[in-house]
Amino acid sequence: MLSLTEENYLKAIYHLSQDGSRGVSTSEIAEAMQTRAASVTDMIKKLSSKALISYEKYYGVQITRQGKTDALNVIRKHRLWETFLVHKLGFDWGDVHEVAEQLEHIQSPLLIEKLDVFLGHPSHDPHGHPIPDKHGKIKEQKKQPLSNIGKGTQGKVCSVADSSSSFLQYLDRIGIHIGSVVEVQEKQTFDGSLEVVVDGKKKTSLSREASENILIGI
Amino acid sequence: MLSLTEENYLKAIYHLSQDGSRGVSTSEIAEAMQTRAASVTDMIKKLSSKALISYEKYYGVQITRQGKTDALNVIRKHRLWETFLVHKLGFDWGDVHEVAEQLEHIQSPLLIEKLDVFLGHPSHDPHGHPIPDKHGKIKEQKKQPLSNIGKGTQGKVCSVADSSSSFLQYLDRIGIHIGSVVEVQEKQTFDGSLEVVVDGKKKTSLSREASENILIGI
DNA sequence: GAATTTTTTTAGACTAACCTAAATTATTAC
DNA sequence: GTAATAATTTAGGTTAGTCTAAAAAAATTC
Repeated sequence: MLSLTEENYLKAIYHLSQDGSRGVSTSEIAEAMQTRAASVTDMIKKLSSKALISYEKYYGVQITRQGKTDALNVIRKHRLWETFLVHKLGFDWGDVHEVAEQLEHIQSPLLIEKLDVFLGHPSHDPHGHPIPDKHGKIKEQKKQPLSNIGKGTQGKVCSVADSSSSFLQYLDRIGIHIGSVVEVQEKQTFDGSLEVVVDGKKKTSLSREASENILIGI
Repeated sequence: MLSLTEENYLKAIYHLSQDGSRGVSTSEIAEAMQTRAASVTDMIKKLSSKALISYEKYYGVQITRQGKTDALNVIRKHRLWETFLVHKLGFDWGDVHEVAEQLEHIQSPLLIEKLDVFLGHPSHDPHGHPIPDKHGKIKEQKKQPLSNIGKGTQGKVCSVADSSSSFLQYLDRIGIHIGSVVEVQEKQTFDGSLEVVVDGKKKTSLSREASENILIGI
């Protein structure tokens, strides 16, 4: 069985190997885990000896099939707990991440089975992220950042690329949530900021950075 | 903040200081924690330096006011989670202990607040044990073991003194649960076993040991 | 392509929580 | 009250996960 720390490293490596098809570097992992490169090297050796990643000195790591399965199991738990916190306990979507970071490490397959049933087998968490099924299968939805869509077009918000509470609270304030219909009215060339209309009512301007983190279903 | 291990020691010391008003000995704690006396001595020093217990070398420990508060907070979380597992997720009452042992260490006062509301501020867990409120106050119910009540009398089961899955599954099989009305028909002098009628229907015999672990409200 | 900079690894040390074995203190037996 | 026994503490060691500083390798610059 994996330790809490091993699970966290594996999850980070999984996420990092999603964006960028190259091997994941020691320093990337150190950055993601808020730790030192030397500590990462130690853990890399450990996960490598357990065949969860493959590793060639000085050339970064690749996650193995088994590593991916284990990482997806942790991600499944994380997202099911986030769904529970928002839909059953009434948490705000910006306040669930840290608590779910703890809950995801509870070891009880029966608990997760029953939680999944209790929630009605949700396919996505409150941030629009897909929840892997118990075999690690993901229903991946096609999506693109709001920053990509053209002036005059509209789309439905289906996910966010940043789950930080500050970003999500900002979205709350401007009335954007999963399912909102957003129409791009203006696009500034010099800074990439947008003028958008949310749900046919509220007009707001969005920075390029914000619009890159709002994902539109295709 | 307390570590997971510190919380577990503190909880064990709290429980041990409930039965028996004497100080709690190193070996009692070692037995309860399934560890060695030398390890207990180490932890005693640590908890003592944090003023959660008071400790005189070779003479056992006493829990302090702060220690009691912290222990009761862990116990509150444990019992709220057990209630959640049984009443919301449909767990059997015998299957919740180990999972709750993990869940009780999640650090989030907001989560416990919201869980308490979601469950409707329950006063007792599925084993009939009182749930301390957020200030550590307990509604202690008067109760006595079934083994104490006289022949011909009856009483209502309000709690169990043993929460092991084997005992609880046994109670399930013989139809005894919290709220059952049990009437003592016979009492064997030589081994203390009882003949009882459960809810006016089922007649069963109970060993002395079993009857000592079934608690009747007064 | 040699020199510098950056990244990664190694070496050695720290802490929390545990262990065994030995020493110490308390308790019990006579 | 002394001797034997039992409980407790101390001493010293282990493991997981972390760190800093130094060494080694790779990447970049000119």
